[in-house]
Amino acid sequence: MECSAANINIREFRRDASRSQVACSRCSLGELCLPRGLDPDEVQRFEKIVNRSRPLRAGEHLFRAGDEFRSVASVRTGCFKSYVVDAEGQEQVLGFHLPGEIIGLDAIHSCRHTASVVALDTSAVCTLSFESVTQMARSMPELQAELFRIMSARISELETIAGDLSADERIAMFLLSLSDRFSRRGYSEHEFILAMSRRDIASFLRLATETVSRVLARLQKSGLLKVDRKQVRIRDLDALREVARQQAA
Amino acid sequence: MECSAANINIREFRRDASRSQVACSRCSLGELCLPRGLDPDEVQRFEKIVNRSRPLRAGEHLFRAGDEFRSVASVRTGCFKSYVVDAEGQEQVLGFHLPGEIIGLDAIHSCRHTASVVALDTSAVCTLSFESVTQMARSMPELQAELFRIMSARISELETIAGDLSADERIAMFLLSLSDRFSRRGYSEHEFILAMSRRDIASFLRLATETVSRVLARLQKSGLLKVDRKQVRIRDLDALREVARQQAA
DNA sequence: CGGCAAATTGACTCCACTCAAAGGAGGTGG
DNA sequence: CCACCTCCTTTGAGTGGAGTCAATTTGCCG
Repeated sequence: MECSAANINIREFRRDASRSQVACSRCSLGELCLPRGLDPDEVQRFEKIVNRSRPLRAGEHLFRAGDEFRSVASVRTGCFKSYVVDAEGQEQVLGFHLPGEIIGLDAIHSCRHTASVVALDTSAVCTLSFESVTQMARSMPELQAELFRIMSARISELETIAGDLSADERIAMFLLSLSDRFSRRGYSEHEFILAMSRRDIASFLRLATETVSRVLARLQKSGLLKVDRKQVRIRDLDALREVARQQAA
Repeated sequence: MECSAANINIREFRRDASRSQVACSRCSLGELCLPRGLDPDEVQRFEKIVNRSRPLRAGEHLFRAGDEFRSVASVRTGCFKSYVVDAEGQEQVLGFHLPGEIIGLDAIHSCRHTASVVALDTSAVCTLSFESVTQMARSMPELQAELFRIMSARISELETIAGDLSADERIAMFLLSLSDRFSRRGYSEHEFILAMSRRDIASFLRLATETVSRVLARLQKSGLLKVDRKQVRIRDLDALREVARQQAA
Protein backbone atom coordinates (compact mmCIF):
# COMPACT_ATOMS: atom_id res chain seq x y z
CA MET A 1 0.00 0.00 0.00
CA GLU A 2 0.91 3.65 -0.21
CA CYS A 3 2.59 5.51 2.61
CA SER A 4 -0.40 6.56 4.66
CA ALA A 5 1.69 8.84 6.85
CA ALA A 6 2.00 11.09 3.84
CA ASN A 7 -1.73 11.62 3.78
CA ILE A 8 -2.88 15.20 3.83
CA ASN A 9 -6.36 16.46 3.93
CA ILE A 10 -7.95 19.45 2.42
CA ARG A 11 -8.45 21.34 5.63
CA GLU A 12 -4.71 21.44 6.11
CA PHE A 13 -4.33 22.77 2.61
CA ARG A 14 -6.58 25.65 3.47
CA ARG A 15 -4.46 26.66 6.37
CA ASP A 16 -1.26 26.36 4.41
CA ALA A 17 -2.60 28.16 1.42
CA SER A 18 -1.34 31.62 0.82
CA ARG A 19 -4.18 33.26 -0.98
CA SER A 20 -2.18 36.26 -1.97
CA GLN A 21 -0.25 34.19 -4.46
CA VAL A 22 -3.31 33.17 -6.39
CA ALA A 23 -3.70 34.96 -9.66
CA CYS A 24 -5.40 32.94 -12.35
CA SER A 25 -5.03 35.92 -14.64
CA ARG A 26 -1.28 35.49 -14.59
CA CYS A 27 -1.22 31.69 -14.36
CA SER A 28 0.69 30.02 -17.16
CA LEU A 29 -2.08 27.44 -17.57
CA GLY A 30 -4.33 30.14 -18.92
CA GLU A 31 -6.97 28.70 -21.19
CA LEU A 32 -6.30 25.13 -20.04
CA CYS A 33 -7.89 25.54 -16.64
CA LEU A 34 -11.36 26.04 -15.25
CA PRO A 35 -11.61 29.84 -15.64
CA ARG A 36 -11.34 29.39 -19.38
CA GLY A 37 -13.62 31.72 -21.25
CA LEU A 38 -14.24 34.05 -18.34
CA ASP A 39 -13.72 37.74 -18.92
CA PRO A 40 -11.05 39.59 -16.86
CA ASP A 41 -13.57 40.86 -14.35
CA GLU A 42 -14.97 37.39 -13.79
CA VAL A 43 -11.50 35.89 -13.46
CA GLN A 44 -10.80 38.34 -10.69
CA ARG A 45 -13.92 37.25 -8.84
CA PHE A 46 -13.05 33.62 -9.50
CA GLU A 47 -9.60 34.00 -7.95
CA LYS A 48 -11.21 34.79 -4.62
CA ILE A 49 -12.43 31.22 -4.18
CA VAL A 50 -9.18 29.56 -5.24
CA ASN A 51 -6.78 28.16 -2.68
CA ARG A 52 -3.28 27.40 -3.66
CA SER A 53 -1.79 24.45 -1.79
CA ARG A 54 1.78 23.80 -0.81
CA PRO A 55 3.60 21.35 -3.06
CA LEU A 56 3.04 17.63 -2.62
CA ARG A 57 5.81 15.11 -2.91
CA ALA A 58 5.48 11.94 -4.95
CA GLY A 59 3.42 9.47 -2.96
CA GLU A 60 1.43 12.06 -1.00
CA HIS A 61 -2.33 11.80 -1.25
CA LEU A 62 -4.64 14.58 -2.29
CA PHE A 63 -7.86 12.66 -1.60
CA ARG A 64 -8.60 9.27 -0.10
CA ALA A 65 -11.51 7.10 -1.19
CA GLY A 66 -14.26 7.64 1.34
CA ASP A 67 -13.29 11.22 2.17
CA GLU A 68 -16.15 13.63 2.36
CA PHE A 69 -16.57 15.53 -0.88
CA ARG A 70 -16.06 19.22 -0.35
CA SER A 71 -13.55 20.40 -2.87
CA VAL A 72 -12.31 19.80 -6.33
CA ALA A 73 -8.71 20.37 -7.28
CA SER A 74 -7.01 21.68 -10.38
CA VAL A 75 -3.52 20.42 -11.06
CA ARG A 76 -1.04 23.28 -11.18
CA THR A 77 2.19 21.35 -11.73
CA GLY A 78 3.21 17.70 -11.69
CA CYS A 79 1.08 14.63 -12.24
CA PHE A 80 -1.49 12.68 -10.24
CA LYS A 81 -3.13 9.33 -10.55
CA SER A 82 -6.55 8.40 -9.24
CA TYR A 83 -7.36 4.83 -8.29
CA VAL A 84 -9.72 2.60 -6.39
CA VAL A 85 -8.98 -0.61 -4.53
CA ASP A 86 -11.25 -3.46 -5.59
CA ALA A 87 -12.74 -6.31 -3.57
CA GLU A 88 -9.55 -8.38 -3.90
CA GLY A 89 -7.41 -5.51 -2.69
CA GLN A 90 -6.12 -4.86 -6.19
CA GLU A 91 -5.46 -1.28 -7.15
CA GLN A 92 -7.35 -0.09 -10.24
CA VAL A 93 -6.00 3.07 -11.80
CA LEU A 94 -8.80 5.27 -13.14
CA GLY A 95 -6.85 8.09 -14.65
CA PHE A 96 -3.84 10.35 -14.76
CA HIS A 97 -4.14 14.08 -14.28
CA LEU A 98 -1.94 16.72 -15.85
CA PRO A 99 -1.76 20.46 -15.15
CA GLY A 100 -5.05 22.25 -15.76
CA GLU A 101 -7.14 19.11 -15.32
CA ILE A 102 -9.86 19.05 -12.68
CA ILE A 103 -9.88 16.27 -10.11
CA GLY A 104 -12.80 15.12 -8.01
CA LEU A 105 -15.88 15.70 -10.13
CA ASP A 106 -16.78 12.01 -10.01
CA ALA A 107 -17.46 12.41 -6.29
CA ILE A 108 -20.43 14.73 -6.71
CA HIS A 109 -23.21 12.18 -6.92
CA SER A 110 -22.22 10.21 -3.85
CA CYS A 111 -20.99 13.15 -1.77
CA ARG A 112 -17.84 11.13 -1.05
CA HIS A 113 -14.67 10.65 -2.96
CA THR A 114 -14.94 7.27 -4.63
CA ALA A 115 -11.31 7.29 -5.68
CA SER A 116 -8.01 8.06 -4.02
CA VAL A 117 -5.75 10.56 -5.70
CA VAL A 118 -1.98 10.50 -5.25
CA ALA A 119 0.89 12.61 -6.60
CA LEU A 120 3.27 10.76 -8.92
CA ASP A 121 5.74 13.62 -8.98
CA THR A 122 6.38 16.68 -6.95
CA SER A 123 3.12 18.41 -7.67
CA ALA A 124 0.91 21.31 -6.71
CA VAL A 125 -2.80 21.96 -6.98
CA CYS A 126 -5.31 24.71 -6.54
CA THR A 127 -8.32 23.62 -4.51
CA LEU A 128 -11.80 25.03 -4.77
CA SER A 129 -14.75 24.47 -2.52
CA PHE A 130 -17.30 22.83 -4.78
CA GLU A 131 -20.04 24.74 -3.03
CA SER A 132 -18.39 28.03 -3.96
CA VAL A 133 -17.78 26.96 -7.53
CA THR A 134 -21.37 25.96 -8.16
CA GLN A 135 -22.65 29.09 -6.52
CA MET A 136 -20.37 31.23 -8.64
CA ALA A 137 -21.32 29.26 -11.72
CA ARG A 138 -24.86 30.54 -11.39
CA SER A 139 -23.78 34.05 -12.15
CA MET A 140 -21.11 33.06 -14.67
CA PRO A 141 -22.63 31.15 -17.58
CA GLU A 142 -19.22 30.41 -19.03
CA LEU A 143 -18.05 28.81 -15.80
CA GLN A 144 -21.14 26.65 -15.61
CA ALA A 145 -20.70 25.67 -19.24
CA GLU A 146 -17.07 24.79 -18.65
CA LEU A 147 -17.98 22.50 -15.76
CA PHE A 148 -20.50 20.72 -17.95
CA ARG A 149 -17.95 20.47 -20.74
CA ILE A 150 -15.29 18.96 -18.49
CA MET A 151 -17.65 16.30 -17.19
CA SER A 152 -19.03 15.58 -20.63
CA ALA A 153 -15.51 15.17 -21.98
CA ARG A 154 -14.66 12.72 -19.23
CA ILE A 155 -17.76 10.69 -20.09
CA SER A 156 -16.73 10.53 -23.72
CA GLU A 157 -13.18 9.58 -22.74
CA LEU A 158 -14.40 6.74 -20.57
CA GLU A 159 -16.77 5.54 -23.26
CA THR A 160 -13.70 5.13 -25.45
CA ILE A 161 -11.55 3.40 -22.85
CA ALA A 162 -14.39 1.02 -22.05
CA GLY A 163 -14.30 -0.10 -25.66
CA ASP A 164 -13.16 -3.49 -26.85
CA LEU A 165 -9.57 -2.80 -27.77
CA SER A 166 -6.48 -4.95 -28.19
CA ALA A 167 -3.39 -4.40 -26.08
CA ASP A 168 -1.63 -2.61 -28.94
CA GLU A 169 -4.58 -0.32 -29.52
CA ARG A 170 -4.78 0.53 -25.85
CA ILE A 171 -1.11 1.40 -25.58
CA ALA A 172 -1.22 3.45 -28.77
CA MET A 173 -4.29 5.34 -27.58
CA PHE A 174 -2.68 5.98 -24.25
CA LEU A 175 0.49 7.39 -25.78
CA LEU A 176 -1.50 9.52 -28.21
CA SER A 177 -3.60 10.89 -25.41
CA LEU A 178 -0.48 11.92 -23.50
CA SER A 179 1.09 13.33 -26.64
CA ASP A 180 -1.98 15.44 -27.28
CA ARG A 181 -2.24 16.66 -23.71
CA PHE A 182 1.44 17.53 -23.49
CA SER A 183 1.38 19.42 -26.75
CA ARG A 184 -1.60 21.48 -25.59
CA ARG A 185 0.49 22.41 -22.57
CA GLY A 186 3.34 23.63 -24.72
CA TYR A 187 5.52 20.52 -24.53
CA SER A 188 6.67 18.34 -27.36
CA GLU A 189 4.12 15.97 -28.80
CA HIS A 190 6.92 13.65 -29.87
CA GLU A 191 8.93 13.33 -26.70
CA PHE A 192 7.87 13.17 -23.09
CA ILE A 193 8.36 11.50 -19.73
CA LEU A 194 6.01 8.88 -18.36
CA ALA A 195 5.56 9.94 -14.75
CA MET A 196 3.77 6.69 -13.96
CA SER A 197 5.15 3.18 -13.59
CA ARG A 198 4.50 0.36 -16.05
CA ARG A 199 2.30 -1.17 -13.43
CA ASP A 200 0.14 1.97 -13.26
CA ILE A 201 -0.15 2.08 -17.03
CA ALA A 202 -1.12 -1.58 -17.07
CA SER A 203 -3.74 -1.11 -14.39
CA PHE A 204 -5.17 1.92 -16.15
CA LEU A 205 -5.40 0.11 -19.47
CA ARG A 206 -6.59 -3.17 -17.90
CA LEU A 207 -3.53 -5.08 -19.04
CA ALA A 208 -0.79 -6.99 -17.28
CA THR A 209 2.48 -5.14 -16.68
CA GLU A 210 4.25 -7.73 -18.77
CA THR A 211 1.95 -6.97 -21.67
CA VAL A 212 2.76 -3.26 -21.42
CA SER A 213 6.45 -4.09 -21.59
CA ARG A 214 5.99 -6.40 -24.51
CA VAL A 215 3.85 -4.02 -26.54
CA LEU A 216 6.24 -1.12 -25.96
CA ALA A 217 9.13 -3.36 -27.05
CA ARG A 218 7.19 -4.42 -30.13
CA LEU A 219 6.30 -0.84 -31.09
CA GLN A 220 9.93 0.11 -30.63
CA LYS A 221 11.16 -2.76 -32.76
CA SER A 222 8.82 -1.73 -35.57
CA GLY A 223 10.28 1.76 -35.43
CA LEU A 224 7.25 3.71 -34.23
CA LEU A 225 8.73 4.53 -30.85
CA LYS A 226 11.91 4.95 -28.93
CA VAL A 227 11.48 3.97 -25.31
CA ASP A 228 14.10 4.34 -22.63
CA ARG A 229 12.66 3.68 -19.22
CA LYS A 230 10.35 6.62 -18.60
CA GLN A 231 11.45 8.58 -21.63
CA VAL A 232 9.30 8.12 -24.73
CA ARG A 233 9.94 9.44 -28.20
CA ILE A 234 7.27 8.93 -30.85
CA ARG A 235 9.02 8.54 -34.19
CA ASP A 236 5.94 8.11 -36.33
CA LEU A 237 2.83 9.77 -34.97
CA ASP A 238 0.67 8.85 -37.95
CA ALA A 239 1.62 5.19 -37.79
CA LEU A 240 0.77 5.21 -34.10
CA ARG A 241 -2.62 6.70 -34.92
CA GLU A 242 -3.03 3.89 -37.40
CA VAL A 243 -2.41 1.36 -34.63
CA ALA A 244 -4.90 3.13 -32.39
CA ARG A 245 -7.36 3.35 -35.30
CA GLN A 246 -9.02 6.00 -33.21
CA GLN A 247 -12.56 6.71 -34.19
CA ALA A 248 -13.50 10.19 -35.33
CA ALA A 249 -14.31 12.20 -32.22
CA MET B 1 -27.76 -0.97 -40.36
CA GLU B 2 -30.86 0.51 -38.81
CA CYS B 3 -33.81 1.68 -40.85
CA SER B 4 -32.78 5.22 -41.67
CA ALA B 5 -36.20 6.09 -43.05
CA ALA B 6 -37.41 5.93 -39.49
CA ASN B 7 -35.09 8.75 -38.51
CA ILE B 8 -36.72 11.69 -36.83
CA ASN B 9 -35.10 14.86 -35.78
CA ILE B 10 -35.74 17.10 -32.87
CA ARG B 11 -37.27 19.91 -34.85
CA GLU B 12 -40.08 17.61 -35.93
CA PHE B 13 -40.60 16.67 -32.31
CA ARG B 14 -41.11 20.28 -31.42
CA ARG B 15 -43.84 20.68 -33.96
CA ASP B 16 -45.57 17.50 -32.90
CA ALA B 17 -45.23 18.23 -29.24
CA SER B 18 -48.39 19.18 -27.44
CA ARG B 19 -47.12 21.36 -24.66
CA SER B 20 -50.41 21.39 -22.88
CA GLN B 21 -49.93 17.77 -21.88
CA VAL B 22 -46.72 18.42 -20.05
CA ALA B 23 -47.05 18.35 -16.31
CA CYS B 24 -43.99 17.15 -14.49
CA SER B 25 -45.86 17.71 -11.26
CA ARG B 26 -48.25 14.94 -12.17
CA CYS B 27 -45.78 12.72 -14.00
CA SER B 28 -45.50 9.23 -12.56
CA LEU B 29 -41.71 9.39 -12.79
CA GLY B 30 -41.70 11.95 -10.04
CA GLU B 31 -38.41 11.91 -8.18
CA LEU B 32 -36.71 9.79 -10.82
CA CYS B 33 -36.46 12.57 -13.38
CA LEU B 34 -34.57 15.81 -13.78
CA PRO B 35 -36.88 18.11 -11.79
CA ARG B 36 -36.10 16.06 -8.69
CA GLY B 37 -35.71 18.22 -5.64
CA LEU B 38 -37.37 21.27 -7.13
CA ASP B 39 -40.14 22.89 -5.13
CA PRO B 40 -43.66 23.07 -6.64
CA ASP B 41 -43.20 26.60 -7.89
CA GLU B 42 -39.94 25.71 -9.60
CA VAL B 43 -41.47 22.60 -11.14
CA GLN B 44 -44.12 24.78 -12.69
CA ARG B 45 -41.48 27.02 -14.25
CA PHE B 46 -39.52 23.97 -15.35
CA GLU B 47 -42.51 22.52 -17.17
CA LYS B 48 -42.50 25.51 -19.50
CA ILE B 49 -39.30 24.39 -21.20
CA VAL B 50 -40.30 20.73 -21.54
CA ASN B 51 -41.52 19.37 -24.84
CA ARG B 52 -43.34 16.12 -24.93
CA SER B 53 -42.75 14.13 -28.12
CA ARG B 54 -45.04 11.76 -29.90
CA PRO B 55 -44.25 8.08 -29.28
CA LEU B 56 -41.40 6.44 -31.15
CA ARG B 57 -41.61 2.92 -32.45
CA ALA B 58 -38.87 0.37 -31.95
CA GLY B 59 -36.07 1.17 -34.39
CA GLU B 60 -36.77 4.89 -34.66
CA HIS B 61 -33.87 7.19 -33.88
CA LEU B 62 -33.91 9.97 -31.35
CA PHE B 63 -30.46 11.30 -32.20
CA ARG B 64 -27.89 10.42 -34.82
CA ALA B 65 -24.16 10.62 -34.25
CA GLY B 66 -23.04 13.90 -35.77
CA ASP B 67 -26.31 15.72 -35.17
CA GLU B 68 -25.92 19.18 -33.81
CA PHE B 69 -26.33 19.22 -30.05
CA ARG B 70 -29.31 21.32 -29.05
CA SER B 71 -31.42 19.22 -26.77
CA VAL B 72 -31.27 16.55 -24.17
CA ALA B 73 -34.05 14.05 -23.71
CA SER B 74 -35.59 12.35 -20.74
CA VAL B 75 -37.10 8.94 -21.28
CA ARG B 76 -40.78 8.93 -20.42
CA THR B 77 -41.68 5.35 -21.34
CA GLY B 78 -39.93 2.50 -23.11
CA CYS B 79 -36.25 1.86 -23.55
CA PHE B 80 -33.45 3.29 -25.67
CA LYS B 81 -29.95 2.28 -26.54
CA SER B 82 -27.12 4.59 -27.49
CA TYR B 83 -24.30 3.42 -29.71
CA VAL B 84 -21.45 4.51 -31.90
CA VAL B 85 -20.15 2.90 -35.07
CA ASP B 86 -16.40 2.27 -34.95
CA ALA B 87 -13.78 2.46 -37.67
CA GLU B 88 -14.59 -1.08 -38.87
CA GLY B 89 -18.28 -0.30 -39.09
CA GLN B 90 -19.01 -2.30 -35.96
CA GLU B 91 -21.73 -1.03 -33.69
CA GLN B 92 -20.63 -0.36 -30.10
CA VAL B 93 -23.45 -0.06 -27.59
CA LEU B 94 -22.68 2.56 -24.95
CA GLY B 95 -25.72 2.28 -22.76
CA PHE B 96 -29.37 1.55 -22.25
CA HIS B 97 -31.77 4.19 -21.03
CA LEU B 98 -34.85 3.60 -18.92
CA PRO B 99 -37.64 6.02 -17.97
CA GLY B 100 -36.39 9.06 -16.08
CA GLU B 101 -32.87 8.80 -17.42
CA ILE B 102 -31.37 11.73 -19.29
CA ILE B 103 -29.92 11.18 -22.75
CA GLY B 104 -27.46 13.36 -24.58
CA LEU B 105 -25.28 14.89 -21.90
CA ASP B 106 -22.15 13.35 -23.43
CA ALA B 107 -22.60 15.63 -26.42
CA ILE B 108 -21.96 18.86 -24.54
CA HIS B 109 -18.22 19.13 -24.94
CA SER B 110 -18.14 18.60 -28.68
CA CYS B 111 -21.40 20.41 -29.49
CA ARG B 112 -22.40 17.37 -31.54
CA HIS B 113 -24.00 14.11 -30.61
CA THR B 114 -21.21 11.57 -30.52
CA ALA B 115 -23.63 8.68 -30.23
CA SER B 116 -26.80 7.61 -31.98
CA VAL B 117 -29.81 6.84 -29.84
CA VAL B 118 -32.53 4.47 -30.95
CA ALA B 119 -35.75 3.19 -29.37
CA LEU B 120 -35.77 -0.51 -28.53
CA ASP B 121 -39.45 -0.50 -27.71
CA THR B 122 -42.36 1.76 -28.33
CA SER B 123 -41.09 4.71 -26.34
CA ALA B 124 -41.65 8.34 -25.58
CA VAL B 125 -39.39 11.13 -24.39
CA CYS B 126 -39.55 14.66 -23.15
CA THR B 127 -37.03 16.91 -24.87
CA LEU B 128 -35.46 20.01 -23.42
CA SER B 129 -33.39 22.63 -25.12
CA PHE B 130 -30.06 22.40 -23.35
CA GLU B 131 -29.69 26.16 -23.61
CA SER B 132 -32.93 26.60 -21.69
CA VAL B 133 -32.00 24.02 -19.08
CA THR B 134 -28.65 25.60 -18.30
CA GLN B 135 -30.17 29.05 -18.20
CA MET B 136 -32.86 27.87 -15.82
CA ALA B 137 -30.28 26.02 -13.73
CA ARG B 138 -28.68 29.34 -12.86
CA SER B 139 -31.69 30.36 -10.88
CA MET B 140 -32.47 26.88 -9.55
CA PRO B 141 -29.57 25.54 -7.51
CA GLU B 142 -31.22 22.14 -7.18
CA LEU B 143 -31.57 21.78 -10.92
CA GLN B 144 -27.93 22.67 -11.45
CA ALA B 145 -26.94 20.23 -8.73
CA GLU B 146 -29.02 17.49 -10.29
CA LEU B 147 -27.35 17.97 -13.66
CA PHE B 148 -23.96 17.67 -12.01
CA ARG B 149 -25.10 14.61 -10.11
CA ILE B 150 -26.36 12.87 -13.23
CA MET B 151 -23.12 13.44 -15.08
CA SER B 152 -21.04 12.47 -12.10
CA ALA B 153 -23.03 9.25 -11.70
CA ARG B 154 -22.47 8.39 -15.35
CA ILE B 155 -18.73 8.90 -14.89
CA SER B 156 -18.70 6.53 -11.94
CA GLU B 157 -20.76 3.98 -13.85
CA LEU B 158 -18.36 4.05 -16.77
CA GLU B 159 -15.37 3.77 -14.47
CA THR B 160 -16.87 0.51 -13.28
CA ILE B 161 -17.72 -0.86 -16.70
CA ALA B 162 -14.25 -0.01 -17.92
CA GLY B 163 -12.88 -2.30 -15.24
CA ASP B 164 -11.18 -5.60 -15.83
CA LEU B 165 -14.05 -8.03 -15.38
CA SER B 166 -14.72 -11.59 -16.50
CA ALA B 167 -17.67 -12.45 -18.69
CA ASP B 168 -19.61 -13.80 -15.70
CA GLU B 169 -18.96 -10.69 -13.67
CA ARG B 170 -20.07 -8.46 -16.51
CA ILE B 171 -23.32 -10.31 -17.05
CA ALA B 172 -24.05 -10.39 -13.33
CA MET B 173 -23.36 -6.67 -13.00
CA PHE B 174 -25.54 -5.95 -15.97
CA LEU B 175 -28.49 -7.91 -14.59
CA LEU B 176 -28.06 -6.35 -11.15
CA SER B 177 -27.99 -2.88 -12.66
CA LEU B 178 -31.25 -3.56 -14.47
CA SER B 179 -32.77 -5.13 -11.38
CA ASP B 180 -31.89 -2.07 -9.35
CA ARG B 181 -33.17 0.37 -11.93
CA PHE B 182 -36.42 -1.50 -12.43
CA SER B 183 -37.08 -1.74 -8.72
CA ARG B 184 -36.56 2.01 -8.33
CA ARG B 185 -39.22 2.45 -10.96
CA GLY B 186 -41.66 0.32 -9.08
CA TYR B 187 -41.17 -2.92 -10.99
CA SER B 188 -40.00 -6.22 -9.63
CA GLU B 189 -36.31 -6.53 -8.90
CA HIS B 190 -36.55 -10.27 -9.48
CA GLU B 191 -38.32 -10.46 -12.78
CA PHE B 192 -38.13 -8.26 -15.84
CA ILE B 193 -37.95 -8.15 -19.61
CA LEU B 194 -34.75 -7.54 -21.52
CA ALA B 195 -35.80 -5.03 -24.16
CA MET B 196 -32.47 -5.42 -25.92
CA SER B 197 -31.15 -8.30 -28.02
CA ARG B 198 -28.34 -10.62 -26.96
CA ARG B 199 -26.21 -8.89 -29.54
CA ASP B 200 -26.83 -5.50 -27.92
CA ILE B 201 -26.00 -6.87 -24.49
CA ALA B 202 -22.83 -8.42 -25.85
CA SER B 203 -21.78 -5.21 -27.54
CA PHE B 204 -22.47 -3.20 -24.40
CA LEU B 205 -20.48 -5.56 -22.20
CA ARG B 206 -17.71 -6.04 -24.79
CA LEU B 207 -18.39 -9.73 -25.16
CA ALA B 208 -19.35 -12.00 -28.05
CA THR B 209 -23.04 -12.82 -28.41
CA GLU B 210 -22.19 -16.48 -28.00
CA THR B 211 -20.55 -15.71 -24.68
CA VAL B 212 -23.66 -13.94 -23.45
CA SER B 213 -25.72 -17.01 -24.35
CA ARG B 214 -23.28 -19.35 -22.66
CA VAL B 215 -23.02 -17.33 -19.47
CA LEU B 216 -26.78 -16.97 -19.18
CA ALA B 217 -27.12 -20.71 -19.71
CA ARG B 218 -24.46 -21.37 -17.08
CA LEU B 219 -26.08 -19.06 -14.53
CA GLN B 220 -29.40 -20.75 -15.20
CA LYS B 221 -27.93 -24.21 -14.78
CA SER B 222 -26.45 -23.22 -11.43
CA GLY B 223 -29.88 -22.06 -10.32
CA LEU B 224 -29.26 -18.32 -9.97
CA LEU B 225 -31.48 -17.36 -12.87
CA LYS B 226 -34.38 -18.45 -14.98
CA VAL B 227 -34.05 -17.15 -18.52
CA ASP B 228 -36.66 -17.56 -21.22
CA ARG B 229 -35.78 -15.48 -24.22
CA LYS B 230 -36.28 -11.91 -23.09
CA GLN B 231 -37.85 -12.81 -19.77
CA VAL B 232 -35.44 -12.97 -16.83
CA ARG B 233 -36.14 -14.12 -13.32
CA ILE B 234 -33.44 -13.76 -10.70
CA ARG B 235 -33.81 -16.63 -8.25
CA ASP B 236 -30.93 -15.73 -5.97
CA LEU B 237 -30.10 -12.04 -5.88
CA ASP B 238 -27.38 -12.41 -3.26
CA ALA B 239 -25.62 -15.18 -5.13
CA LEU B 240 -25.70 -12.99 -8.23
CA ARG B 241 -24.14 -10.17 -6.25
CA GLU B 242 -21.49 -12.65 -5.20
CA VAL B 243 -20.73 -13.38 -8.84
CA ALA B 244 -20.55 -9.66 -9.61
CA ARG B 245 -18.40 -9.12 -6.50
CA GLN B 246 -19.37 -5.50 -6.88
CA GLN B 247 -17.18 -3.09 -5.01
CA ALA B 248 -18.71 -0.87 -2.35
CA ALA B 249 -20.05 2.20 -4.10
C1' DC C 1 -46.28 -22.92 -44.32
C1' DG C 2 -41.94 -20.69 -45.64
C1' DG C 3 -38.35 -17.48 -45.02
C1' DC C 4 -35.47 -14.98 -42.06
C1' DA C 5 -33.18 -13.23 -38.07
C1' DA C 6 -32.02 -14.27 -33.38
C1' DA C 7 -30.26 -17.41 -30.24
C1' DT C 8 -27.99 -21.50 -28.86
C1' DT C 9 -24.50 -25.07 -28.92
C1' DG C 10 -20.12 -27.29 -30.20
C1' DA C 11 -15.24 -27.39 -31.89
C1' DC C 12 -11.20 -25.04 -32.36
C1' DT C 13 -8.01 -20.93 -32.08
C1' DC C 14 -5.54 -17.16 -30.25
C1' DC C 15 -4.42 -13.20 -27.49
C1' DA C 16 -3.35 -11.81 -23.24
C1' DC C 17 -2.60 -13.60 -18.55
C1' DT C 18 0.05 -16.26 -15.22
C1' DC C 19 4.10 -18.21 -13.56
C1' DA C 20 8.93 -17.99 -13.38
C1' DA C 21 13.43 -16.07 -13.66
C1' DA C 22 16.86 -12.88 -14.98
C1' DG C 23 18.45 -8.38 -15.49
C1' DG C 24 18.71 -3.18 -14.21
C1' DA C 25 18.10 1.16 -11.22
C1' DG C 26 18.03 3.47 -7.15
C1' DG C 27 18.40 3.79 -2.24
C1' DT C 28 20.47 2.63 2.33
C1' DG C 29 23.82 1.59 5.60
C1' DG C 30 28.25 -0.13 6.95
C1' DC D 1 32.71 3.74 -1.97
C1' DC D 2 30.86 -0.50 -2.35
C1' DA D 3 27.80 -4.23 -0.95
C1' DC D 4 23.31 -5.27 -0.49
C1' DC D 5 18.51 -5.00 -0.83
C1' DT D 6 14.35 -4.04 -3.01
C1' DC D 7 11.41 -2.74 -6.47
C1' DC D 8 10.67 -2.17 -11.28
C1' DT D 9 11.13 -3.92 -15.74
C1' DT D 10 11.95 -7.15 -19.19
C1' DT D 11 11.87 -11.68 -21.37
C1' DG D 12 10.53 -16.59 -21.92
C1' DA D 13 7.33 -20.59 -21.58
C1' DG D 14 2.95 -22.44 -20.93
C1' DT D 15 -2.15 -21.92 -19.89
C1' DG D 16 -6.82 -20.54 -20.24
C1' DG D 17 -10.86 -17.69 -21.09
C1' DA D 18 -13.22 -15.62 -24.48
C1' DG D 19 -13.44 -15.10 -29.49
C1' DT D 20 -14.23 -17.08 -34.11
C1' DC D 21 -16.22 -20.21 -37.20
C1' DA D 22 -19.83 -23.24 -38.21
C1' DA D 23 -24.03 -25.83 -37.71
C1' DT D 24 -28.48 -26.20 -35.69
C1' DT D 25 -32.62 -24.77 -33.33
C1' DT D 26 -36.06 -21.49 -32.11
C1' DG D 27 -39.28 -17.97 -32.64
C1' DC D 28 -41.43 -14.42 -35.43
C1' DC D 29 -44.10 -12.47 -39.08
C1' DG D 30 -45.77 -12.12 -43.53
